[in-house]
Amino acid sequence: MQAQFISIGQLAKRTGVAVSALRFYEEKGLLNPLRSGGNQRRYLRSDIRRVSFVLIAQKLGLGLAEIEEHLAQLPEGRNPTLTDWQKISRAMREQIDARITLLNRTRNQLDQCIGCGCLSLTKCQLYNKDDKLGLKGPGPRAVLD
Amino acid sequence: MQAQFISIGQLAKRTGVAVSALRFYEEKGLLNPLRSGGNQRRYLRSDIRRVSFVLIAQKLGLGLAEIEEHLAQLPEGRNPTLTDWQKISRAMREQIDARITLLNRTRNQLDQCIGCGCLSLTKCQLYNKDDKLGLKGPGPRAVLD
DNA sequence: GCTTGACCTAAACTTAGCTTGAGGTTGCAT
DNA sequence: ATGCAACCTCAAGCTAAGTTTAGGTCAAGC
Repeated sequence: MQAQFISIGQLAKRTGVAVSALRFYEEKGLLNPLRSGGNQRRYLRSDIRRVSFVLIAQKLGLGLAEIEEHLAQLPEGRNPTLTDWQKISRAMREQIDARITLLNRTRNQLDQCIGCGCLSLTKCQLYNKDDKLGLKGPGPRAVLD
Repeated sequence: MQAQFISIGQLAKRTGVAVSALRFYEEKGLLNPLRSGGNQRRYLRSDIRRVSFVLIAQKLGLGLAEIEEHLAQLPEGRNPTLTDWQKISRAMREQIDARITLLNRTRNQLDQCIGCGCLSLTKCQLYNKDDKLGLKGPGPRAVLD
């Protein structure tokens, strides 16, 4: 039978995420490994799935802070069940749906602007400030906030 | 008749972009104002449109470097015509279309994963590395590149 | 002629998501 | 028991897209 815990190097190999990134995720609260006698990190096998989830969520445009909120819904300590994962995936689906909708809307407005060639702050719908895309992370914060 | 040139403060007011950001855009090559006798920036009225374009492109998720490439296609010196703007808008539309397509694909794959609850690196389609989203800017560079 | 607001440069600070480096420890195989 | 890879911490550095601060100049009204 396989060992119950895996090292950081093994987790890195299984997920394709750099060791330094895994430590960084821990700092951000996304992972909570145990420690060996010699102070080395010991991960649960289910943490592979946890990291995988992070990768997917990032692909969908979520920031680590948002991802952490999702992960926080998983049971502390015990291995998450299939149902646990399905619940959290569904919640995420809604976020990504909203994001796609906004992107589509913006694109359609661009289409209109191509027609009129306006690009004018006073006329063009594109400049509606409240209609911000859910682009998190670095960006024109002063403009979007 | 209106003055031919506008100051940085006026450009800021017209576009809603902070003065500091306008200077920053210039550093990045997005704007090339002339200078007054007293070394103050003097913008063309058409620069309002130029900045507007930057705002839209950012909404669509493009980074400043990408935006600069688009803007570089505009005629140097003379005021861009409606046709100029339409050409560049159309090019951008393609980028955004591609982005939406990828987002949709990723979401559909997430749907499958909700069904199977797998989230497994070995089985799940979601982990196809080449299928990266066009999320530019800061992010997991080592993973995406 | 003087004050005030808009403008100038240069450099430092911010957040997100990491990587890199320095210097030290652990754990496994020979 | 020794050697070496893998691990540890802490600090500094990187990019994007700006903002903030400090110290100085310009232009206009009174």
